[in-house]
Order: sequence, then C-alpha cells, then structure tokens
Amino acid sequence: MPIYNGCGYSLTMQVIGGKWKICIIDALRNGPLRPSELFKAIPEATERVINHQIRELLMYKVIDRTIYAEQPPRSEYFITELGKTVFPLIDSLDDWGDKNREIYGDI
Amino acid sequence: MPIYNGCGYSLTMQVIGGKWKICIIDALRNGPLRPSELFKAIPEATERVINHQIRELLMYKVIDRTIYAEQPPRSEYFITELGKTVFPLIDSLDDWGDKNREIYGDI
DNA sequence: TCATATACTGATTAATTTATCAGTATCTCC
DNA sequence: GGAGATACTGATAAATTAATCAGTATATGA
Repeated sequence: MPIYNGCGYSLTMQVIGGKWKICIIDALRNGPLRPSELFKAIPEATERVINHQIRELLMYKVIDRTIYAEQPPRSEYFITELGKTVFPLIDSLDDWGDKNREIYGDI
Repeated sequence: MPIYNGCGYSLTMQVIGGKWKICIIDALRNGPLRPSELFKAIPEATERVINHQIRELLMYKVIDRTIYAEQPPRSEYFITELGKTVFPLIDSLDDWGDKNREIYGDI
C-alpha cells in the first residue's frame, strides 16, 4: 500500500491536513457562513490565514461559495457533497484523540 | 467541538501526523522489524529521519521495541495494542484518498 | 468627505518540520 | 589491527507552513 507518495493517505492529508481546515469544515457543519462569521468562529487564527486555508478547501472541492451580487459584497461558504464525505474521517480522528487523551497525561 | 487546541483531532494528528509515521506503522503491520529492515522498507527517507519519527511513535506508545542482549546489538520494533487501534483510522484516510483521486486529476 | 464595512491578496517574516552530514559506541570476522 | 555491521544521536541546513502587516477595491451612512 503506502509507497507513501501517491498513496490514498497522503492525498487525503493534502486535502484536509492544514492547521485550520478542520476548524473551517466544522464551523460550516451546521450551515453556510459568511467569511466574517468564519473569522469570528475561529478567533485564534488571523483572517489572512483562514482565507488561505479556504482557498485550498475550495481548490479541493471540500467547500464551495455562493457570491451574491450585492453591495457591500456578500459571499457564503458551504460544505459540498464531497466535503460531507470527510465528516466520518474527522469524527473518527477526533474520537480517537478524546478516547486516548488520558494515556498522554504525562506528555 | 474543535476549539482546535486540545481537541481530539489535534491530539490524534500530533500522534500520527508526521511525514513518515504512517509508513512506519504500515511496515510493522505484518510483524516486528529491526531498524535496518525498516530503513529498507522506506528507502525514500534517511535513517536519521526515520529514527526521529520512531522516537515519537515510541513516545506516543504507538510502537514499542524489544532490545535483545546480543552482540552486535539487535532490536525490534512492533505495534502496541494502542497502535493497532489506529489501523482503522489509517485505512479510512487511505480509502478516502483512493476513492476520490480522479476528482483531483486536474490538480 | 471621512469612517466603516465588505471580501480579498501580496510581500515578508517567523516558526515548524524534514533532511543532511558527521559522529558515538560495541562487537565480529578476516 | 582494521573493515564492516549494529543502533543511535547532535548540530545544522533546507524546505515547508503559518503568521504578520499592509494593501486593493467598492459602497453605505454620518
């Protein structure tokens, strides 16, 4: 399986493996959000950084955006059908960490 | 869920998220291996780098080692019971990438 | 007209992660 | 004694990722 480069795992990691991507996906889980709302949802990261991660998630078709022809400009990001298929992955990873946290109490 | 820092996801990623960790875990999947065998199994990475990732996997108790009191020195790395619980995670991530690879044919 | 809000981006620096190179130490075999 | 195998580590360089700062542009309302 993993000759590493080109294996499924490394592709998946390329898609969801950025520092803030999971936060963005999670924030969009119960409905679309405008950029400003996303920034508020993730105050630990700067807007520039979140924008950068958004760009990648768009590129990988995990999220998409609706641009409204309004003024001031308005846009909304939302999870695509493809994006919804990563929910189980994220949940499994999150569960594993929660379940095993006490093992690492000393680290 | 993810306030990011301290969430289960980020802990899991700390544990299995290094560049070569999955290769090491995968190589040990059908039985213990000596360091030199691991190096052979992952020729893309240098020995020093693999050693470094091994150190972390040991620290996180994903793998363990048996040191034989022989000369020349012999040791073997193997997956712990905890380590075996990450197999399903790795498999899911690997499957997701394989299943969706064609979507990214243009990237 | 000036402050504010919207969405977004370029250039640069800082931090983290990987990689390279060279080194330690011990014992066997020729 | 010297070459080779074993396992492992320190110091540093390179590459990758993330963060900071400042900027674009458009339009509203005071």
